[in-house]
Amino acid sequence: MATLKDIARSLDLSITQVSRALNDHSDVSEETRLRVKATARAMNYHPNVSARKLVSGRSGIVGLVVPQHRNIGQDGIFIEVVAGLSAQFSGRGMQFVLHIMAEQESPLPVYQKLIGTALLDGFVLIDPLDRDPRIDFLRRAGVAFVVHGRSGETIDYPYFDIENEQLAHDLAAYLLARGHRRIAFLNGVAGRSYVTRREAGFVRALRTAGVPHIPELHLNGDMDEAQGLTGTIRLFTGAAPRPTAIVCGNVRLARGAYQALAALGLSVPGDVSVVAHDDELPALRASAFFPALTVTRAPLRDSWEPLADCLAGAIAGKPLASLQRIGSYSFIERNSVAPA
Amino acid sequence: MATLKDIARSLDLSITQVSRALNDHSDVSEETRLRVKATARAMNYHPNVSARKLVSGRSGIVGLVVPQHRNIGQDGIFIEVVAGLSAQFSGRGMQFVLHIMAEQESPLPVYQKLIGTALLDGFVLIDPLDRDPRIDFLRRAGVAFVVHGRSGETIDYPYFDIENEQLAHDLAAYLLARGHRRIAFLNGVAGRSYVTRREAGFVRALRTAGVPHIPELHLNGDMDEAQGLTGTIRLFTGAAPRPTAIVCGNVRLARGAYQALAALGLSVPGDVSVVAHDDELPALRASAFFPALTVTRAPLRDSWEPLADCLAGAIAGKPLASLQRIGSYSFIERNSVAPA
DNA sequence: GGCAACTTCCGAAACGTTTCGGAAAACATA
DNA sequence: TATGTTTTCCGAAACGTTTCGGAAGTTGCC
Repeated sequence: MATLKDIARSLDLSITQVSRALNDHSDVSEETRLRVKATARAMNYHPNVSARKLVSGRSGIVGLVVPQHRNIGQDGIFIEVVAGLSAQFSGRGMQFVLHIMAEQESPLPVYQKLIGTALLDGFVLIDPLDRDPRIDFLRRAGVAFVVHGRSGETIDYPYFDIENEQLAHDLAAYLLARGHRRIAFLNGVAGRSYVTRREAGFVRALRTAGVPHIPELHLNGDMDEAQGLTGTIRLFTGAAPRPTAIVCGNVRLARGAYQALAALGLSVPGDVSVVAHDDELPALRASAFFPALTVTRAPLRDSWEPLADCLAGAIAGKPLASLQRIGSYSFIERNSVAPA
Repeated sequence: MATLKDIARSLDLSITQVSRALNDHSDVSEETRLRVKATARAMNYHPNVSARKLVSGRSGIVGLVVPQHRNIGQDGIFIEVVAGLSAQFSGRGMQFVLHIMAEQESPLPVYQKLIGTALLDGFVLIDPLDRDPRIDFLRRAGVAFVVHGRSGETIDYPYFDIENEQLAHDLAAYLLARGHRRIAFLNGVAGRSYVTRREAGFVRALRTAGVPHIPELHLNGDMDEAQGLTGTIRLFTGAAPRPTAIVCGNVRLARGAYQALAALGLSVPGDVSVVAHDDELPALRASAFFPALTVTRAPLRDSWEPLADCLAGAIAGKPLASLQRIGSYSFIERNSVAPA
């Protein structure tokens, strides 16, 4: 628990000069800078975060607020987010606060309170909705934040995102190019920004190919195995014309679809082609499917570093242009698609 | 961002009196107390954590430090810990900091640094080893902490634990009472405190029954399905006499054991009886086994509330006796055991 | 020698809170 | 009226840091 005062006393310097030396300010001689840093290390000095925050406004603490929903961690995605972000910020000497809201709590008052205590420098915001009130709120509050995704008309905030519109387009176009005309889409929960964008890309691909869009073939829901299974069953037992191909929002949905098709006595890709987007969650590997699954691939785990970068940059006041990043994805052809 | 000064000015009171009113001190009249609290709420006042910490030493922030190991979140246990603790502390108006160490980092310097910044009020310590240096370190540093488990000779710190020695004894005794003499034990990684305690309980049951302990039947390792499978195979193909019953450290191990026994053409419980301890992780239900698994049951999710309680109590300076808690477990008889 | 410019340093204030010691006012007691 | 007690309040200091404004001391130039 050494303080600046201790260092100053032991070196016969002023507190001011010790502070300036440690923070690499200009008006301190090279010699004293080195002496100060050496004794600081020797005395095991660590700046008091509270004192620093109080005067400079920076604590080095960032937060993530997530709702406590029933199946938290059901789908290995929460763990990926939390472990990834925490590791990133820990590695930068920053602290990561995880705040899990009670089930019925609404997010804005929580942010309000956290901002009020003047503890955090900024927030990571995940799972943005189409018009997300949290973004407006944080923007208005003037606190730094970074969004995992994009939403709203005016995107004047730091974010990291992948081209969800384009990848959905690519998946559909790939099937269209192989003669498929009735293509189903197992998408995520409506209202989520990336779900809406993927829908747009999917529709664009159909329109470009001059293929009519059949709303009955477009299903929204949880992105898990159960939904993949029940959704696929519905697609093939409903009144609408049966699809010849399915686009799945993630690999879990695809797994459910595979199971449903097997149960229906349909083969992949002989009877039905399947493609998906792959976040590369560790639990389920697209290459281990049989037949191996054709996907667009963008590992979720590649998000945390740019997200942390952008938030740190936003807190440091860097220009917005450097804080808006797009992650790349690749198209991986495997064996789950055949010509229609 | 209202401050005490703002409230004081608007009510024509001193900052002192406003502070005392909000903290329910004695020498403030009932009338002013109510007036102050009302305007505080109206002005959306939240105390500045940094300022408070600086002068009073309390920030309301606690931390958890965990190593970044390869399979973090592989076994749904990390998620359970993090989500559970975070929710508990969030619900108490406290903040929960998750610090994930880099792979090769050692924990003591990390604690050192975190303590040095004078940000956290205390720590939750999980997965204690038999003689855990972290406990000594935190004790010596004089910082509040609570241990999930117990270790060391002198247990003079807050903890929450279950009776691991006793439950292992109970599982073994249950099998012994049904005539089993060669009982295998698939235990966790050696060196962990709860693993050692369970081993002691297991051995005690054998000794009480006058049955010799066969070290070859006692296996240590990861507590996952793979280890359950390979461990069981080893038990039944090694040089040692084949066991007639297996005690599994958790339900995952039991699942692996079931698979191995099926592969070996052995039936449960006809050829081999199986019992386990059940943490009730959501992914795997012991009752859904076939035949349903006999277990000692102590849901891990019941740990977070007492743990948070104890840590909050330790920070508040409550007496040690009220900060050492033992969780209960129950014995649930199902269909995985037959007489030898 | 006089003046300016640069380098290196320091005192003091500020951030928002808690808390110690005391003080004013009101009231009871002698 | 003087003295003591209780209630209610307040000023000032402190926590550890950053930063503004200025002040020495040194050097360079004419």
